[in-house]
Formats: sequence, C-alpha cells, structure tokens
Amino acid sequence: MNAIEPADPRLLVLAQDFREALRHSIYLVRRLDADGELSAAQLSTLKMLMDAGPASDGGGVRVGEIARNLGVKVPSATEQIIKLERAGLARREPDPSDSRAVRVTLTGAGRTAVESANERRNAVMAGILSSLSDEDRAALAAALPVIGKINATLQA
Amino acid sequence: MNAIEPADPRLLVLAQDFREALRHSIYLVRRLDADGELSAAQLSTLKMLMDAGPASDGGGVRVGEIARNLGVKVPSATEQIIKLERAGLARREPDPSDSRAVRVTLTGAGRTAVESANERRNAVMAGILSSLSDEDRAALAAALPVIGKINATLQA
DNA sequence: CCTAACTGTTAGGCTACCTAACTATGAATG
DNA sequence: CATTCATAGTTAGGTAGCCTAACAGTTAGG
Repeated sequence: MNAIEPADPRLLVLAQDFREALRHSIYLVRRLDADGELSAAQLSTLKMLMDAGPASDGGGVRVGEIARNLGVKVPSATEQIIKLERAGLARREPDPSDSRAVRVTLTGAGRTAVESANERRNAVMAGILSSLSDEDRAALAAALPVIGKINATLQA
Repeated sequence: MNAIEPADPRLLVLAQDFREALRHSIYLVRRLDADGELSAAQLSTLKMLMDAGPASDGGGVRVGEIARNLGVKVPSATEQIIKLERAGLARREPDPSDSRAVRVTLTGAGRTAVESANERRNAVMAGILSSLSDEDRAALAAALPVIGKINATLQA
C-alpha cells in the first residue's frame, strides 16, 4: 500500500518533522498523565465507557470492542478492565443476548473519576497553551482536524 | 504557575481537543515503532548520540544529560544505554575531565542502525501523509513549529 | 449433532519506567 | 588537608502496560 516508491522529498521532510514532534510530545503526555490518579490507559478506557452510555440504555461496551478502540489486543483490555473493576470504577455484567460476551459499564465513582481527571488534565494543558500567541493557537487548532484524519486512517 | 484561575473556555476546548489528538496519536507512534528493529526509546537515545557527534570531537553525551533529554530518570537512561551497548550500537567511555562521569557515543553499527530505522519510519509516515490533501499537509506543517514550542516550554 | 468460529480469561514474558540504596569521585571549608 | 557535602552513575526491586499462546465456554452452520 505504501512502500518502495521513491517518495516526494518534501513529503519525507514533513514526515520526519511530524515524527519528531510526536516523539517529543510523548513527554508532554507523560507530564499530563503523571499528574493524575488515573493512568492514561485507564482514563482512555473509562472515557470510552462514558461515551457508550449507561447499562440501563442497553449500553456498556464489549471487551473486544474496547480493545479495538484502544488499539490493543483483547487480553490487554481484559487486564485494564480488571483493574478498573477492582478500583470500583467499572463493572462487568453478562451480555443478555450473547452469554460469551461481557458488557462493561461505568459505575458512579467511575463517572466522577473521569470527569475530575479530565478537568485536571485540561487545566494543565490550558495553562501550557496560554503562553502561546493567538496566531500559534490558531495554527494548532487548524491542524487538529488533520491529525484526526490521520489517526482515523490508521484505524481502518 | 498555572492553576486555579477560571481559564478561558475556548482555551479549555483547544486543550481538550489537543489532548485528544495526542492520545490517538499514540497508536500512530506505536504503529511506526512496531515496524522497526529498534524500540522508540532506543532510537531516541541513539539519535541524541548522533547529534552529539563522535568521541574524537570531544563528543559523547553524559548519562545524566541523556536522561534529561529523554525526559526520564537517570537509572532509566542507564538501562537503555546498557542495552544499546550490549547490542553493539553504543559505547561507554570514562570522561577524561571527571572520572565520576561516563561519556556515551555511537558505534559505527549504531550510526547505520539509526539511519536505516529513521528512513524506514519516515517512509511509512510519508505513506500515511500522502493520502492527505495539499491543504491538510500545509495546515499540519504550520502547526509543527507550534508543537515544537510547546514541547520546548516543557523542558524548561 | 458436531465441528468451526468467536468471546473472554489465564499464564508467562517483555520493555520501559520508577524509587531507594549504594559506590565513587569531586568540591568546599574550617 | 581532613572532613563533609554534593554530584554521577549503577544496582536492586517493583509497577504498568503490552504481547503471544493456550484454554474454556457459547454460538452457529453444515
């Protein structure tokens, strides 16, 4: 799909620069995550569950779906879920329509945990962004949909 | 330094969107790294050593400096260096001017390893970027310096 | 039915981090 | 200078998150 062709030099430069930016951004992400009581993986998982709605709405998310969404294998998802369950943030219930499956949902504690962790991280990030010029912020904002597109491509 | 203040709502939205973009980008980075024979941490370390120049130029990088540059603690840097050394990609030599210190340098094999790993990853990334429109690529390119600024802030 | 496909869990292993404790050297000071 | 304090790295031991392989239970199709 993408390979052996020579490739436009300008594209390669952009690729390199983007890679570099992402590489450095890892530290930013680490900083944000270090701050909280929830790890990045756990927060991501909980956020998914939040978006999926409550069990009473036929909500909840299956383990395989969580794994796909997080970009990890099923056993890794299971592991996260077990931790969240032990922490009282998520719950596993049998799926009424398929007894092989498990539906994972947020508990009340899980919901508040997501919300507060999110707020805190957003505040830290906002603090960092506040030192930028309006121009810079505009440039960043303009690029986010593009990065979103790139990431969406990956999932396919 | 940044904290309790209410914070501009638009800033918070940008913060949230940027966080989200970075979060998803993790999978992109994973994909890129999975591809290679060098782990992300190892490649980062080697790249640093490459930039620092050869030992003959009084080059080489001290362990503490590597750690600071990678955003990790010293023992983690030591660990990486030991692995690189075992793989024949880096070398540890005593620092002539301070015998507590160690200067780490690239070997020839290390140099070629960095170059080929970099090329491969760039090619994969270029493949991904090639599906974007010129406009999108321009937006992405415009944001990279801003992201660089953000990351630079962090290091301070 | 009975086999094949699918959903999760368990077991075992790896990498990359961390903190705490230690060794050795260097620098400062009375 | 001798002592003390600071700095540079290493070692030891632990955690989180990911992986593959092997397994158990359920469903669906021939």
